[in-house]
Amino acid sequence: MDEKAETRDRILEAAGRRFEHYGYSKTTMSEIASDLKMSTGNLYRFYPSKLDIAEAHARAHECDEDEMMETVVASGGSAGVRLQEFHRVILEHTFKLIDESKKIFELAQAISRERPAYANRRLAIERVYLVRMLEDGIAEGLFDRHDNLDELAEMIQCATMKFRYPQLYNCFRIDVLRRELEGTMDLIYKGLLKR
Amino acid sequence: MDEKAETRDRILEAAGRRFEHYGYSKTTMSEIASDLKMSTGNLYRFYPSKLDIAEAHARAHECDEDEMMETVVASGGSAGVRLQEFHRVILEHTFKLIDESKKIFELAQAISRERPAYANRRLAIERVYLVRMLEDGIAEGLFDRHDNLDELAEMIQCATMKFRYPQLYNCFRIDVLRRELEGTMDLIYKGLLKR
DNA sequence: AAACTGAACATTTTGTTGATTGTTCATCAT
DNA sequence: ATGATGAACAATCAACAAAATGTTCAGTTT
Repeated sequence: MDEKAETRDRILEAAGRRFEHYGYSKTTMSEIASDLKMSTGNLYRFYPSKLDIAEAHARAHECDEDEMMETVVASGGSAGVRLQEFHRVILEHTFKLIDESKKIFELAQAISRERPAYANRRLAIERVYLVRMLEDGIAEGLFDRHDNLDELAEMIQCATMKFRYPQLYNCFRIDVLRRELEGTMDLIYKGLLKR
Repeated sequence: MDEKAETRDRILEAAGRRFEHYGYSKTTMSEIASDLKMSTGNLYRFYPSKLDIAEAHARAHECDEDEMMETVVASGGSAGVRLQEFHRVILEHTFKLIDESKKIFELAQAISRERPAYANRRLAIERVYLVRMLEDGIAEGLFDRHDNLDELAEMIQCATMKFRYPQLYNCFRIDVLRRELEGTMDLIYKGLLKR
């Protein structure tokens, strides 16, 4: 049964190459199949749909983002500084993605449109990092105590939505977004402080 | 020259009826014209384009919203309470608009897409109210001083974007939004407090 | 001269057709 | 029996033509 897992990987690789080169909509199942010298029908023995391949592709790249977030969270310094840095890094990352590769952006759009549950799961994972920083901040006596940290993290996500999906507001000027994020994070930061 | 202003009003009325009944895209210039027993060409002596009629229509309804905001801002109570109420009222208002009339929603979408300057002006007006409440809060010794209140108001708007354009996140569940807004406003409120 | 018209023009939308593509399944090969 | 195929099917897309619509303007009316 390891055979099967290997084929799944090969499909993922071939599809990934196509996705990144030509975008989601411009890569066809038959192209992926012929790259691997197999039939289109056979693909469906490994993935239930094209969208599932895309989701698997995104999952495969999650670790990069996770690592990025982990780096900031685990870095030294006060929880307050890390919290700001965390959001700054995410903004720069997503903006860079959009800017340098319309193809990956299209992929991301397709997934979050057709698979909202996936996007929600990603937010939930991000919240784990947020909660860790909040805990640290409370431990160091910087932030106020709070009985539900995941909920608090959720509210921080609400307040920073604008910077998470810059596309939605068709504001593609990173310098404007940077300034706005800084101001918004200042506000949130003060709201978290112990008094 | 009062003749002209009167015709402009009649056009606005006729267009308004159509917009609200059939939506922006489904009302044609020739329909508006024939409602008023005039030619299409004549409309252009009063408004440079269809979109300008729509904008004028929106402007005519601005006073309702302004009044709504004014009511909250001028109501008694602490600036903090009014600030929360202010956002709650806006959320309920926009959500109601979307919910009860797809037609008006389409109009709003068309304007903010084709006339981003108009949407920005609206935000600027809203900020005037925000600044007033911030000033009040500072005066009563509740909020911390701040050297640029308009900028601060801008940041509050950034943090509450999600509740201003609920459509963008295709979250149409008002109860979820209510809860999220409450939490977000709590956070912002604490961030404004004097320490 | 000023107000207005409606045909003309250019752009957008709509409808239609054929090709493409995601998906399934009867069939074949191992 | 299991793995794989590729023709068949349905849904979607692309391209083109036709219709509708926003806008302009020469010409008519007042």
